[in-house]
Amino acid sequence: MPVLDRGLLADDAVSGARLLVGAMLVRGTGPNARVGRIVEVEAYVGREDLACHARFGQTKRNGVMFGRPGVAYVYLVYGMHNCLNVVAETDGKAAAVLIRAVEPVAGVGEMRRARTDLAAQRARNRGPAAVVAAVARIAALPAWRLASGPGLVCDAYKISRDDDGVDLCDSSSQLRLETSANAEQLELVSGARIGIDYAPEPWRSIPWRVFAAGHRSLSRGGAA
DNA sequence: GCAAAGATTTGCT
DNA sequence: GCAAATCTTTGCC
Repeated sequence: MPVLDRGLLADDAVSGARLLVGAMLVRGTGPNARVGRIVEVEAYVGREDLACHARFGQTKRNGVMFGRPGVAYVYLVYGMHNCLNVVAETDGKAAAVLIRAVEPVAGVGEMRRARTDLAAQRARNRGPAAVVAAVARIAALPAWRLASGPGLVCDAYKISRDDDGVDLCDSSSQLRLETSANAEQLELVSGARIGIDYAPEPWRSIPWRVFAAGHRSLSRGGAA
């Protein structure tokens, strides 16, 4: 499938968010390519949005968010998990769409391997038994739960700060967005964003989270 | 310079 | 259901 049209992300981030649900997140090419359908996202819109990383202006971390749309903004949260965003709106405006959940479509083995590697690495401090338990836990997961959370998407696709600034609308990028033939089959619903209790109203409750109604691959807490 | 908190996930009580 | 893990960025002295 062709890469997503950058122009679809250039206007406002909430519209961009609605267009991203149903689109495909792809890493690599050929038989080992990882492909998944995006089923849950959140829009973060500019300096005025007091839940957005841009609320303190441009910094070293969020720099790409101020640049051209269609570029990846990847940051580390809680010291351990990466989160992938798609930059939206035009140059100079700081907006992005957080990819919260993906339904794996192809490359499931690669995703599970990546999840297993990272889970084993994290459990290493707690001893060999913990590593075995962590590996077994990932092995028991159904494919549709392999990327059902913002940190898990990055784990499954091995996305890290190294991917910050990658152009997701370039067909030559290893990590990119592609269109989907039947995206319109999803029933879109919106709700308040998750994990932003630090933000004051109205930002805390504004329904800028967009997701596929009733989808089994939604993030934890993402069903409502 | 230092203290605090975070767009999360996991494991244990 | 709650707290730990873990480290970068931000905010204040």
